[in-house]
Amino acid sequence: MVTIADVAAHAGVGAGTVSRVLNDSPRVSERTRARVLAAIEVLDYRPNPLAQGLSRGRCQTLGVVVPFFTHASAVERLRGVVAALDGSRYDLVLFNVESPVHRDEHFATLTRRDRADGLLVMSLPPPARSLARLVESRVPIVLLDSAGTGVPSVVTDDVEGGRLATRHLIDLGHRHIAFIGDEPDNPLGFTSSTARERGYHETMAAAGLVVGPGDVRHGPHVRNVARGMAEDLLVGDDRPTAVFAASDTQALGVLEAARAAGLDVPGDLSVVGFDDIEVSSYAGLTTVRQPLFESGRIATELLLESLAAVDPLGESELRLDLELVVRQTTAGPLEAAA
Amino acid sequence: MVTIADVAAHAGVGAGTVSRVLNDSPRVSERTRARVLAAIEVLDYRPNPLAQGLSRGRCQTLGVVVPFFTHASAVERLRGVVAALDGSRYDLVLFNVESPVHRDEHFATLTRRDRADGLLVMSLPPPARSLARLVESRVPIVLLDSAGTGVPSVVTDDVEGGRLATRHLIDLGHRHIAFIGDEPDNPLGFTSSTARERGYHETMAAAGLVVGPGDVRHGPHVRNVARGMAEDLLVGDDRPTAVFAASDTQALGVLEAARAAGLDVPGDLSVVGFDDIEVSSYAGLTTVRQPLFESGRIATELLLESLAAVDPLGESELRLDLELVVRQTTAGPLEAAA
DNA sequence: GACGCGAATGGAAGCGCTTCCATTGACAAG
DNA sequence: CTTGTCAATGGAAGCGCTTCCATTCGCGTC
Repeated sequence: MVTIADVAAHAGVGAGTVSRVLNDSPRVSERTRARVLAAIEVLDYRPNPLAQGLSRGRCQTLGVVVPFFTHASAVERLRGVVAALDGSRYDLVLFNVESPVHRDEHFATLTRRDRADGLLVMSLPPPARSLARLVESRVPIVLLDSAGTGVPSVVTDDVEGGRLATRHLIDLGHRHIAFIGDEPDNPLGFTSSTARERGYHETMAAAGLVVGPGDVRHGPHVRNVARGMAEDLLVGDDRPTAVFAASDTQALGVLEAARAAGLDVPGDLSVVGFDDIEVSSYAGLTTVRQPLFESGRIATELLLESLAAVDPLGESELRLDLELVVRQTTAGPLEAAA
Repeated sequence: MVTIADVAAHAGVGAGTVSRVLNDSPRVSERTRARVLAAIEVLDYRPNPLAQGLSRGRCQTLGVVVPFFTHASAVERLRGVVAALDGSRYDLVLFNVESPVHRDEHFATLTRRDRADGLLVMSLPPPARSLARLVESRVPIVLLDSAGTGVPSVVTDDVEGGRLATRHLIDLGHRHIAFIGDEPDNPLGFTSSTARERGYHETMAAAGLVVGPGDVRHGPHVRNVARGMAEDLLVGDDRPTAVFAASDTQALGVLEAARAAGLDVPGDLSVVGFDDIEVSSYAGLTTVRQPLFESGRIATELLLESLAAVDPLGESELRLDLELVVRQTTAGPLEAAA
């Protein structure tokens, strides 16, 4: 293994000078720089990142804490992260979270610059204590799709999204609109589904519409579960004429249930999702689009900025726009009169 | 920042002893061990991974080289990787590859244990020279979904998969069967599409069926592109009655094209995909299933094994089974006689 | 011609850990 | 009582880099 000493010897200079060349220090003469670069070339030398990290107290690594692939949207966001990181000198380390234990473990170790120089936390509200420790440790951090005190975050207005979806259905003439989403008190504390549900309730109330006791269903964020809930929802004569699902994944489950029940979409049932993940356009799903890829890119750029600054960025909130994308799963309810 | 020296001082022992406790060395008395553990607890000490890595010459990190999310299947495989890594002490670093330059850069730096202790290369045949250097450098490496000399690999028989799909269509009575897949000479050298195509050609020939000049289309691995190619393919009276797409992503594009052309699936057109990605069950797509998640898990376990061994594992090939999953996009062609 | 200044550079210290080697002390054997 | 052995332990060296400090050297200035 070629070390900096080998390069120094080969170039006839000191190790310090090689280091200066490596780090683009101006305090090296052109002649010397050229000689060192030549030696590096000849020996095919590459600095040991661990040694650099230990010495500098940084490790050229960005940690991404993500409830991995549980939501299809996370993948799309990750693509944005990767895109933003491309060309930077940072490696990307993935910290998968599937349980609170997982999460707390990671947050506990990640308070140190030797593990990651910066942290991107995706869709996961850090517990207050963890967050406080992270802020105190001065590791730059950006929250994506969740909010927290003292740190920058990139979010969308989920409540407003819920309103958009619900209003769309009401405008089409629906009166009996159901909601399918995540458990409000899920172990990892995801809040977006609940916020979207709030928008739904608000809008229903504002329109003077009743949300019956069976009209709201909660379950784990999985297509099959949503399908089961929808099948249950769609039996009987007083079944809803429209369903707002808190995510496209769940909306697809609703579509499956409708298909299984022999209901025509959008003839017998309208369905609105949320996110606009990749398959939604294939499924022709009407949905509330949030810029997933963009959000990953923007959050990462924010993090890189924070990394370059002397102090970590303070609290701020960047709110990305939502947009209703009308496709083929929504239409007016069949007129009983007709 | 708490260091090993702080712990040693607090416990009234030497740094070496603390290190021995950390690394579960048997050469520490129970009493001392207890005292050290107590000090660690009190001070909330966590070893600096960079320092450990530098000292040990390993970095507790696994590199995954992956053409990132270009194929939906890569995500599914990654899930398997993450699952296998969960509970191990290894971090996962993602090396995204989107161009040959990318790829060669990564392979060049990854020949060293200080960057990653082991390497999982996904769906990407390493250039012979890169691979030779990697083998020589003795960094444990496992190829997933590609093969190479001197290293273990986890693969499926893509040719056989192509045969399975094609035979299924022939058995249903189809005579005019088209193929849609990737460019044979794509920049990153992906071979699976081409292998699947070979199985298609073989089976067609064996059945005495003709593959017309316009019956095979190639294009980038993107749904919209596949859709465009399929739209082109499906005009005219002599259009095929069935299409075998080299991946589910492309098969979905074919389904879209059929829908746009007003063709009933499977009435007017049968479609078979490959992979069985998550959405395929939603789409009711008949496909050749390969165990994506499993493949990621198995390859990772193999890599962990290689890491634990004294020498990296030599050449071997683990072939995973394929399975035809018949759903709703295939049926016999409409009888002209009927 | 002596002096001062700044640019260029060599080299040592230090980052936090592991590991090897030397030391200590307890205990068994003679 | 002496010697040898072995377990337990302290501490220094070393991993490969960065950075600070001291040194050297060239050159302009008075």
